[in-house]
Amino acid sequence: MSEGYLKGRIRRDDIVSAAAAVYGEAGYHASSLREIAKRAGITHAGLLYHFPTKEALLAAVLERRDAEDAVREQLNIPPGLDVLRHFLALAEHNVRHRGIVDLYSRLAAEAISEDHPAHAYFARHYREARDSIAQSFRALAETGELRPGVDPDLAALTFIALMDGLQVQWLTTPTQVDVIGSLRLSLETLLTVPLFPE
Amino acid sequence: MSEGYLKGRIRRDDIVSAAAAVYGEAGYHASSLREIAKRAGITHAGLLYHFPTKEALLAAVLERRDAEDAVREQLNIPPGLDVLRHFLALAEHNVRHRGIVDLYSRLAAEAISEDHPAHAYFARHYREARDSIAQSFRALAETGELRPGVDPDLAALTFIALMDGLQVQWLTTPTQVDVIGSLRLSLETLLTVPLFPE
DNA sequence: CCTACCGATCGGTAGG
DNA sequence: CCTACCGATCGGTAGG
Repeated sequence: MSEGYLKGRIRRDDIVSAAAAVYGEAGYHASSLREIAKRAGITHAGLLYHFPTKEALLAAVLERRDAEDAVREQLNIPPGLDVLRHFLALAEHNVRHRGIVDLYSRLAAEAISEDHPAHAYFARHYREARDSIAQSFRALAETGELRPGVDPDLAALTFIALMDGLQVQWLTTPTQVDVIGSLRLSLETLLTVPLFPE
Repeated sequence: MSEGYLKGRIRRDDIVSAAAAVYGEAGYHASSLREIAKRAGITHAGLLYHFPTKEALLAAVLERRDAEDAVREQLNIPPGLDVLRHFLALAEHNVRHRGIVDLYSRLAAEAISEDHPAHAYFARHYREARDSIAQSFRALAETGELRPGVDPDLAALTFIALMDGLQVQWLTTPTQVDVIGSLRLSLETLLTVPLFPE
């Protein structure tokens, strides 16, 4: 691998980081290649040398997010309480890294449109998140740790939707929203056992 | 009141309706005055005769939404189960009127920014919604209809955030999201009494 | 309310 | 990677 290739990869990483930051602040559509390029220290035409279109850059941002998530899920936690605790820890991490939440919340709302370049990404993301959580609720149902009569799929949808809704409200009025408290309340009312036994 | 004034009010209403529709499809920033004007049957310069800036038009859209909400809340339901049932009915209404949900979800995400013209509107909207629901949960706590140990304020935050999160996920993948089922599940796990006794 | 226009900004391309 | 440019589109204004 030549130095040129390495430099190119580093530069591409810088651009993707700058893009993620700008998307988080302004959303995808309102972001300009010129602003992203400026933060990466090049011209917007230079940026287009690395990423041929605005959409290709968005794809790269989402791909990196997926790669990071994959690393985190490499842990391969077995379905059950630990998965729920893991998502709670993720929420705690997010509250300390506003940029990630910003990017995600804005893109998710833009991607409602079927013709948005990130629409398929979010449709898949939601389905995978619901499936993952539902699997854990099903495991908990078998051991009697899920409240009787609660549908695991509906519980999974509820948990994911709650996380998303809390994020937007927290970003808008940070001091008035207790993200972790709400998630713990929701999980504890769905379960028959405490999340964190003393 | 002269015919000219009446015609002006009707025209303004048409423009606000067109704006609400376009905001719902594209968000506020991505919407153009030319597209809104075209749907209202005038030129974009003609639109600016009625609303001096793009922001003034957004303000008019939000004001009309508030006015409609005020009419609905004129009912003045006393805090308690009926308020929760009322919000559930509102959610059922929304699922049948996608445009309203679209407008709300997109604007809410854009308005995360403190400098967005609708930021203050949403900050107030969230606070009022939380206060209204919290009041009902407090009333239910006094009569033992709220699950013991559940904080009414946290329950209110949870319910509002869940509604918002469900809407975005439903708009993105409509066939896979049971909005009403999730809300009923959430309320029923928070309460000690059934929402709809048989 | 319209025609006609302005300056600014956008994504993308040519050519090096 | 840059300079220089293109056509398109934007919100807003002048003048009627």
